[in-house]
Amino acid sequence: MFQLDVRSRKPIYEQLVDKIKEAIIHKILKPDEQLPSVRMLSSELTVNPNTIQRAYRELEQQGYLYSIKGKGNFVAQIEQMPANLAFDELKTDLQKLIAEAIYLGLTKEDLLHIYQEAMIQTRGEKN
Amino acid sequence: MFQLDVRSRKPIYEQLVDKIKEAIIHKILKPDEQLPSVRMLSSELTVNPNTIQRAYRELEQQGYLYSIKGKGNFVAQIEQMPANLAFDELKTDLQKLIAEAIYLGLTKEDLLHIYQEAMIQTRGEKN
Amino acid sequence: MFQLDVRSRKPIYEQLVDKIKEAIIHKILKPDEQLPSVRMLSSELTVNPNTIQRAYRELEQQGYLYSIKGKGNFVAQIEQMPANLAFDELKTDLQKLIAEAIYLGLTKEDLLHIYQEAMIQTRGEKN
Amino acid sequence: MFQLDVRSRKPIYEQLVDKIKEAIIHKILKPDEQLPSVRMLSSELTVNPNTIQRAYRELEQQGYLYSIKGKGNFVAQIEQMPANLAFDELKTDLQKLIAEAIYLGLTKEDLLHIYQEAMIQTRGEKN
DNA sequence: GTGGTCTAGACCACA
DNA sequence: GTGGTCTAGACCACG
Repeated sequence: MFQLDVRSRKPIYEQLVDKIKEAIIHKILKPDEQLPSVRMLSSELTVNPNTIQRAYRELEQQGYLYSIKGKGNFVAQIEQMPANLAFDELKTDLQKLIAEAIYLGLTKEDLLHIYQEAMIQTRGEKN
Repeated sequence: MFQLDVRSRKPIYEQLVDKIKEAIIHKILKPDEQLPSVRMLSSELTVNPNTIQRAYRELEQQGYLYSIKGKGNFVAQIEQMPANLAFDELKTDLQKLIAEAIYLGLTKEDLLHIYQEAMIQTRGEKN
Repeated sequence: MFQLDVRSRKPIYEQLVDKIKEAIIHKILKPDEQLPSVRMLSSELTVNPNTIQRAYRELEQQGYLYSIKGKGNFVAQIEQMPANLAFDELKTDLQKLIAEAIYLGLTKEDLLHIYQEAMIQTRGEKN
Repeated sequence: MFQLDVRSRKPIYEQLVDKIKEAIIHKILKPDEQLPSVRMLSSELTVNPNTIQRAYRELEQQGYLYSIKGKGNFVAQIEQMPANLAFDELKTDLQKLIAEAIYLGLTKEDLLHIYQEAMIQTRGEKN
């Protein structure tokens, strides 16, 4: 379900956070959909349950998931997101990255192209 | 010369890499300009020489600096940069970041605004 | 009758305890008034009867309810409440919370304002 | 240094969070003061290092601490606190608690008395 | 069966 | 020496 690289310098739990976040953003995972249980995903990815838990906890704090003891973890609604603090931070990161890309030759057309691609991805599947 | 935040959770060597990269991108440091010696910068920032060394090494690997034994470290020409491996990677990162931002409500206008800002920064000082 | 949030990280039985306690404090439920039976409330809230049972048990222990076998659960008189053990504990909690709020910038005026609001709530409806 | 109750229903890491927060609020721990290292506190309290870590991480996220890899954990400045979201939540909690206390007989004088005590505590030692 | 906490102990990254 | 990550495996709380 999620491809991990155990050899990467990036922590496993962080890779998992990114992958799940991506799935939510791309609407592969829909609001209120249940995620695999900690134990299931743990054995599927051959990763310790604690590590999965940590990823889920992280995503909960960032507002992408909500967790119910005894029931499972679920995708949060966007509107419930604490947003805004994270959003401003994101914009700063974006500006730095774009400045660097411009230095390396990125044109306005390149950027608009990337934007279009991103738009398509976040539109999700029809259903 | 470079402002470091010892309280940040980002490692000092990484902060330094970012700051120098930024200075190069913003054309505060020009191609072939010499950087301060490890010792100098070390005492100026009151940071362990190893940490400075590591930052320079990192920047050299990324192609932003070149070093001449016995002379020092210098800003690389853009053309000398290890082609577009880094650039392609950057574009992938950019797309991920933009997708996330769109999910959190970023509009096309926001993006173009950020682009304009970045353009101004990378234009460098007149001289 | 009682609004529960299944998405909350607070256990359902605990939410129920809080809601009922609140209704008693705000005098929406009056002393000696009968509460809905476990079965009724269970089906109304679509919640496991065990969960309701547990909430009632908890409230009985805290002295907010009394239960008569074969008849049901009833709101206790304040005077019947297990004296001031709970009250002293509450005052300790209150002091901790207020100290934290002061640290974060709470003023005396803020506190008095909050007190006024709480007074209005506990006055109950006229009837 | 910090008194824990391993038999309590409240998780150890949470108890520790509360105790440390209290120490910071009461200015027993001053801004930029270093906290005991994870290992030290771990052996002192005979609690697993992971548990201590978790408490420190929690406090960092809440803005009470900052952590530097290779150096240690330190008390944050109040001004750097993300505040406000937490503060509003705190006020809601406070109102609920005060309403309950009023129901159990709390008077305005009681409250002002508690406020005075809290003020004294948060003033810290003179130095 | 689900998430949450905890221990014991290993290994890595940073300064 | 410091924090950070991870594993293996146990036990508890919730519904």
